[in-house]
Amino acid sequence: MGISSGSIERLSIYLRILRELRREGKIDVPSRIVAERAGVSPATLRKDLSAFGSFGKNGIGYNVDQLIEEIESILGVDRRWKVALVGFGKLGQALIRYKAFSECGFDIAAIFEKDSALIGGDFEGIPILSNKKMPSVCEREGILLAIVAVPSEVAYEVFERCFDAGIRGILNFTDRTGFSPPPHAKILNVNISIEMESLSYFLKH
Amino acid sequence: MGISSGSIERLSIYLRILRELRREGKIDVPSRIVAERAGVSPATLRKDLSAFGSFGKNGIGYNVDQLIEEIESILGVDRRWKVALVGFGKLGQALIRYKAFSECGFDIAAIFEKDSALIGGDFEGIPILSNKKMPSVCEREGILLAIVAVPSEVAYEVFERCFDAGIRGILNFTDRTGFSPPPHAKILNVNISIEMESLSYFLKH
DNA sequence: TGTTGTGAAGGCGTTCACAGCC
DNA sequence: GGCTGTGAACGCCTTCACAACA
Repeated sequence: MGISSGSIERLSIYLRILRELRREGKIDVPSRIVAERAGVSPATLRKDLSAFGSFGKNGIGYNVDQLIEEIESILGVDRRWKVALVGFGKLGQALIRYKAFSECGFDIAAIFEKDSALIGGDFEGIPILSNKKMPSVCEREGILLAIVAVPSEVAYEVFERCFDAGIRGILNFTDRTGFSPPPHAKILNVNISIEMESLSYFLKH
Repeated sequence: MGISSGSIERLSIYLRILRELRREGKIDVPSRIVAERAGVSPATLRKDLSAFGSFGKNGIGYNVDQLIEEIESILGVDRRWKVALVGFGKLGQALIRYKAFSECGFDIAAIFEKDSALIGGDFEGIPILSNKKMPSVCEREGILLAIVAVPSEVAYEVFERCFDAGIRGILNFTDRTGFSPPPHAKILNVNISIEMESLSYFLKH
């Protein structure tokens, strides 16, 4: 069965809600409660989960602790991931200070930057390296994920460089969205300006 | 006819591509060229546009300059917007330095922050104000859009405060996604951690 | 009674394919 | 020949509704 990207994103949301419910001391919860906080229908939640197994109990609902573990396993966040940051401009520097990444299990293990004045230094213990070292460093460190926060003009060449270096997943902060990744790889776009323009459209109509 | 949010986001993408084509000196382009760079089918592009009018010429394609103006008008970016930044932490500080906003026509006109040590100061000429002043300042300045970059725990109360202050569009950087905005308002979520988890899922499967 | 898991139905967005036009 | 605009077909995802079960 095919699993939609929307379904996967919702699993992340359910996971956050379940952790919240755990902090509130809940043991078992029906789909209705979680779905309500997530802003989706109970049927959507149950369908999302049923693609991966039968985790609930009739008449009771889902065990909070167990479901957290199941979703963590599904999403692959029952481990830590090493991530490369490509581009150490304003946005890159902010992202590296952004605690939510490490809280979710993602550790920035290397920074790659074009500006030779920065190369060789480090930021809070994370080395700032030349782009040329990307293949060797990513292989040695087992880095499969990259955050790309470079100027838009060089986005495509940076994507290529990443995939050549063995990167298999890119979180793209540039506004270039048409790049086709290799078959085994994926690019997800986080485009702030485009979202702002959607809000502008909404206000106008 | 209903216009999907996906269609609106694509219009933003087409707009960027058309500006690029204009820099390259192109006068007229067929849908195929723009669609290719955007990573969508020509039919999708034509349908997206046809919801707003007939802008193309048979046998020729679209006039680049004219189509840029049309899309700018559709999206409401043929003017400048004043935006409030709510939350002046690491992420908020990065976003305010992020040039792409002002390049797209969005000016951060006020910063609202809870920490009383920061209130009363300014950042590059933008005043840092108490949350309590949000209603009066937003009304006086004509601010209808807000970027929310506060800790997740206070997200919902901040959303409420924004809508009470007359804000009608929120770009939400917290990971709380279930909030229901008032009927005339909208929240768009930009969730970095959730996207990272989607990449993690993709790599695991 | 309360809740899950799921086949069936429905709704929505994309793609196809072609008439119409230059 | 080339291209747009669009009704119709298709496919996907969500929602419904109910059998099964504690």
